[in-house]
Amino acid sequence: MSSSPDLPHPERSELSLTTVLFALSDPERLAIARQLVDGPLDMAECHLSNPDVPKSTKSHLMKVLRTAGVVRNEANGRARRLSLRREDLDARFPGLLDAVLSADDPKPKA
Amino acid sequence: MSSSPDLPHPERSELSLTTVLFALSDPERLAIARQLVDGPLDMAECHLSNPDVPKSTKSHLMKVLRTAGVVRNEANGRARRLSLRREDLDARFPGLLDAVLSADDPKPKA
DNA sequence: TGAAAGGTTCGAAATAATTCGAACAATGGA
DNA sequence: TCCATTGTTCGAATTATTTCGAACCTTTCA
Repeated sequence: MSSSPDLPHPERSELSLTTVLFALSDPERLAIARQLVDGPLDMAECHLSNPDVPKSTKSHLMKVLRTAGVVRNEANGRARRLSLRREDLDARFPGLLDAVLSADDPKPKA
Repeated sequence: MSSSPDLPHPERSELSLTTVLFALSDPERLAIARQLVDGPLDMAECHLSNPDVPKSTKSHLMKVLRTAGVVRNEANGRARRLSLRREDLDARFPGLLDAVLSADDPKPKA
């Protein structure tokens, strides 16, 4: 049987502030993080502002979030379950996630 | 006479979350912001981790912080006075600056 | 006035990040 | 078993960011 590949995730102690800030500094990635505040979603349920973006691009956005430690990406059948690493982020950078997620951003970067 | 150029600064209402996050996502720029928490400094008093970086590079780092609205850059004699735009940032993105500045970051991005 | 101090801007080169098609892999059903 | 679903990864092209020297601008002070 074997199973879907386990992707690498940084440990809590390895999280880097600047790397997390960078991951969240893209409007599309920030929007993804926001979609996960109410609980995990399968990748297909996470929407981008442009629905026509190829899956490889979407996968790359997820990778930036995952390697920064913002999001966890686990196999879930043939899908992928995305979840916010809220506990790790709160422990490592208290108040940061709340501030970022609760901020309103009428004029995004790009 | 005339006077030193007044550089453009975004208004409070124009501040963009992702742009601010991007500005702070670089270790050198984050370090500069941290040097300003206790009050304004002249540019020459803001130190980079590498003291040999050319002034044009340093000026560019400041520009990214300024155009993001993180820092104010005003003429001060022949020098430039840098200050954190704490009030604007706090008003626009409550808790964000505190979270970023108080976080410890043992493993910087680059 | 002349020149040094302290910075900004411009342009070009080097680096880094993003985008996306194609190839590949595992899962779940028919 | 076969094949559609749901992704990841690789490589190449595009685009964005960074770096830095050179030119330039004010201010200060001798």
